[in-house]
Amino acid sequence: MTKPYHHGDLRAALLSAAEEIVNRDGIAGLTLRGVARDVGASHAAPKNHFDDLTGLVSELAAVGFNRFADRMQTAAAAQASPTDKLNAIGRAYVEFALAEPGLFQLMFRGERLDKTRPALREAMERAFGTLTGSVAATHAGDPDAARATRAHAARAWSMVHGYAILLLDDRLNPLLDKDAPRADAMALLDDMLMQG
Amino acid sequence: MTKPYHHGDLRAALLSAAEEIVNRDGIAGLTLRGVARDVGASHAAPKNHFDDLTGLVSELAAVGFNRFADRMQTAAAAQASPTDKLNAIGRAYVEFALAEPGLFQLMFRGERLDKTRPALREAMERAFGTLTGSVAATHAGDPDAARATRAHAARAWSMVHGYAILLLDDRLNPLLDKDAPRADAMALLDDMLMQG
DNA sequence: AGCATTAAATTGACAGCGTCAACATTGCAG
DNA sequence: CTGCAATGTTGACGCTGTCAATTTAATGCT
Repeated sequence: MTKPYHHGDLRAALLSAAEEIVNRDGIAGLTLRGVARDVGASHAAPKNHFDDLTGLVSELAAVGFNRFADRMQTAAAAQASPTDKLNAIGRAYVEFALAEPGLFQLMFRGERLDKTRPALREAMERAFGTLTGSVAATHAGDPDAARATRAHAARAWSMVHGYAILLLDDRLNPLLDKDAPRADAMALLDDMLMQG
Repeated sequence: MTKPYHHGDLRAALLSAAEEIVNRDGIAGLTLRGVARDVGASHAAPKNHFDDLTGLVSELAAVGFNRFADRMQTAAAAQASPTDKLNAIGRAYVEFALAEPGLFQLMFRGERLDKTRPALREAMERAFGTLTGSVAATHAGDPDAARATRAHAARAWSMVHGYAILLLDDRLNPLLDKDAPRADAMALLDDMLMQG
């Protein structure tokens, strides 16, 4: 793969640098100029590949959602029953958030996301479709399946998402082992999935 | 109520203006200079009352969490059984988020919050204590109450919080009535609470 | 091959932002 | 009445996103 331009595949380099920054310094530390600096380009270089900051953030979110969907699908594939698949997806959801906290928060920071971008829209549909599809599979042949599935999907999704968000923001510490909150978090998640 | 200084009760005016801005323009639209402008003060005036942007945001979040706790407690007081109280708290949680979206999101935007500020810490404890206390009340006399309560609290909290967040970010639209998503949202929440 | 066109990247500028230091004004305590 | 502390203002600094103008490289056409 030769360099298609005199600097290299700048677009990929920018996305990669942005991901590193956001997972290291958080969303507040992610700036167009900083990303450009990290790859050795001029401050306005990103403009050619992403129009503006919203563009960069949205494309990075698309990368994140695709990886997110991959993780959930892989986790589900390792299980046999629909219920086990769904629980595995829930665990993968939280594990992804803990593994890539900056990226995860960026993916759900609506204000800087342009959801009409095809790459982002498709990646989101893939990720959320994986989750809602798995919920629907647990209701096969259920009477009043439509209504029950809708509520079940909203419940499962809201639960794992809220848990991930609250966890990343250190809001659940009162409920967790003071000495090893992060390690305890997955044990608590298992208890939660067991109950409901 | 005379003006205690030559401009008035600037601290309260700034907080009030900040709340209006954040609910109108979202978090991105909330700036120190903009708030100062809205109350007719110089751009550095907020420095005297809140040290910096983190200070202003944290104090505003404290106001929000106190109001949040009030709403949940009022809702719970109108119900008789522990289970009804808990469900009422869940509804109040989501209703608050929908009624004051900017403020709600600001309250959970960890990066600009100084949780060591006494006002914020106390307000958060009050709000979350209301919720977890209500969960504990539904487990009175339960065998293995401690473990069950912990998981139940995390589950209830995560669910309503995730639902509120996903709702505010228009992420649940695929599950909601296309013509009136916000109106349908509370109906779906009731279905969710019924199931769980 | 040589030339024109397009894509990619740079430079310089602008306004808005948070923050700090220096200064001015007001209220209050002694 | 006088000095001090609290409260506000002004001006500056570096950072940011964004835009316009310009330069450089790659590609396509004849």
